[in-house]
Amino acid sequence: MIQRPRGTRDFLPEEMERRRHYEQILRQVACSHGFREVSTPIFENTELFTAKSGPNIVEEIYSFEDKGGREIALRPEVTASVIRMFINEMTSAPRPLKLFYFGQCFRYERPQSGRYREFYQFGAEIIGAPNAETDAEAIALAAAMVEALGLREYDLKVGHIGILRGQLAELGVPADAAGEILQKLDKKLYDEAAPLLRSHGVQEDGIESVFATTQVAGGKELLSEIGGEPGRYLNELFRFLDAYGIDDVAIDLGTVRGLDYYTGVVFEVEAPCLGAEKQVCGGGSYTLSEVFGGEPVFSTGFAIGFDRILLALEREEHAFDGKKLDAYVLPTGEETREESFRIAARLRREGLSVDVDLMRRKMSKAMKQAAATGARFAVIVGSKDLAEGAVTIRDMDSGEQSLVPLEGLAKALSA
RNA sequence: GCCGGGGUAGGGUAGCCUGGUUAUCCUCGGGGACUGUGGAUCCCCAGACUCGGGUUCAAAUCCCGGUCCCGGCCCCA
Repeated sequence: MIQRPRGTRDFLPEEMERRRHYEQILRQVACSHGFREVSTPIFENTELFTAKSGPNIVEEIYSFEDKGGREIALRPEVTASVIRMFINEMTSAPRPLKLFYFGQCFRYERPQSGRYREFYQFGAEIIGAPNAETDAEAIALAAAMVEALGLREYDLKVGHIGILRGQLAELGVPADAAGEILQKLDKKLYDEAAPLLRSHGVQEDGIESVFATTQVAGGKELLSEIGGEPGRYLNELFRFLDAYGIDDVAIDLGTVRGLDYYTGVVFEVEAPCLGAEKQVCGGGSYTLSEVFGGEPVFSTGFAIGFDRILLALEREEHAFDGKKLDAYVLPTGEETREESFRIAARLRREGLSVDVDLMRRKMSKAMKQAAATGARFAVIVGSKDLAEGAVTIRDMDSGEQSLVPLEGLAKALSA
C-alpha cells in the first residue's frame, strides 16, 4: 500500500463538504468588504521567497530544481506571490487594490496538532493606501471573518512594530541586526536578547526601556501612553476600528511576528482552545514591493490558517449538516429500471440533486440505500403507477407516501 | 532536528505485561431470508497483526531499526 506523504491529508466527502461550507463563508465576507479573489501559482521561483525572508527560511521550503534547471519552490505563503503579481501586471490598477486568495501552502516542518506540511491559507491584501484606514479595513475584515465563521472564543491583538524598530534604531542598533533581536523579544526571551543588545553598545537603561515596551499589553486605555508617530497612528487606527464596531481589541506592543518585512501595524488572532498552535490569523503592514523590484508601495495584509481555525471550530463543537440529496430514484423491478433513469435524468436537468440505484438491488435493499444516502424523498418507479403516468414518492422522514404524476414530480420533490 | 506515547479488517476494539489451536467483539461493506417499500431481526460472505531485521522449536506478543500518527520542544513567513 502506498502511503500519503507525511504531513498531508485526504479529505473525505463529509469533511470536504464542511471545508467548502466554511470556505464559502470566508469568500462571501471578503466580497462583502469589496475584496476580489485572485489565484497565483502554487509553485514559484525559489528566489521570490528567499529575497526578503532570509536563508533560515529556506530550510523549511519545499524547493527543487526542475527539468530545465530552474530553482522552483512550492509556495510557503501567498503574500509574496500577490505582491509579485501586483508588480508584474497590476501596477496601474486603480488603488487601493483589495485582493483575497484561498489555497494551499507548503512548509517542510514537523507536523503536529493544527500543523501540516500541506495546509490551507485564506488571506487578503490591501495594496496602495498608506494610512490607518487601510490597517483598520484589514483588521475589520479579519474580525468579520472570524465572527462569520462563528468562533466563540478568540483574542485579537494589535501592535506596532515601528515602535520597537524605532527604539532600537535610536539606541544605535543597525537595521539588519534588529530582526534577530525582535525575534527574541517576540518570545520574551530577555536573557537572550540582552547580550545581543549589549553587543551593539546599548546601555542597561536602554535595554530596560526596550523590554518595557514589549510588556505594554492591555486594553485601549494604553493608547494614551504610547507616544510618537506610532502612538498617533495607533490612536487613529483604534478610532476607525471603533467606528467599524470592533471594540474587543487588545493592545500588545510585544507582538512582533516572525517575518521581518513587517514595518508598521501588526495583528494576530488567537484561539486559546488550540494550545501550542493557537494562532489562527496573523498579519500587518509592510512594504514588500520594492524588494521584488517594484516601487515602494504600502500594503497591509493577513492570512488565516484555515485548517487551524476549522480545528478551533471543531473544538467548540459547532454543528455542521451537509447538504442532502433531494431524491433517490429506485425501480421496483428490472422492467422499470430504464424508466427510473429517465426520471432521474429529468429531475437532474430540472436542478434537483438526485441519485439512482446502480447496483441492481432488490427494492427493499434499494430503499435501505436511499435511507443511507439521506435523501429527502424516495421516488418509487413501478409499472402499475407508470401505467397512470405517475410514480410514488415517499417522504423518508415521515414515511408518508403519495402518488404524483410525472409532470408535477420536480415540484412535489422541491416542496 | 530533539523528547515522549502510539500503530491489530474501512472505522472502533480484545489479545501483548506472562510467546504456543482457526486472532476477539462491535460497526461498516456485499448477498440472502423478503417476487412493490428503508433505518428491526436472523443467516452467509468479504476484510487486519505498520514495514524490515533479530531472538526463539515457535513472535501480534520480546529486542533493534525504519515509517506514519498523536502530544510537546525548536521553528512557525
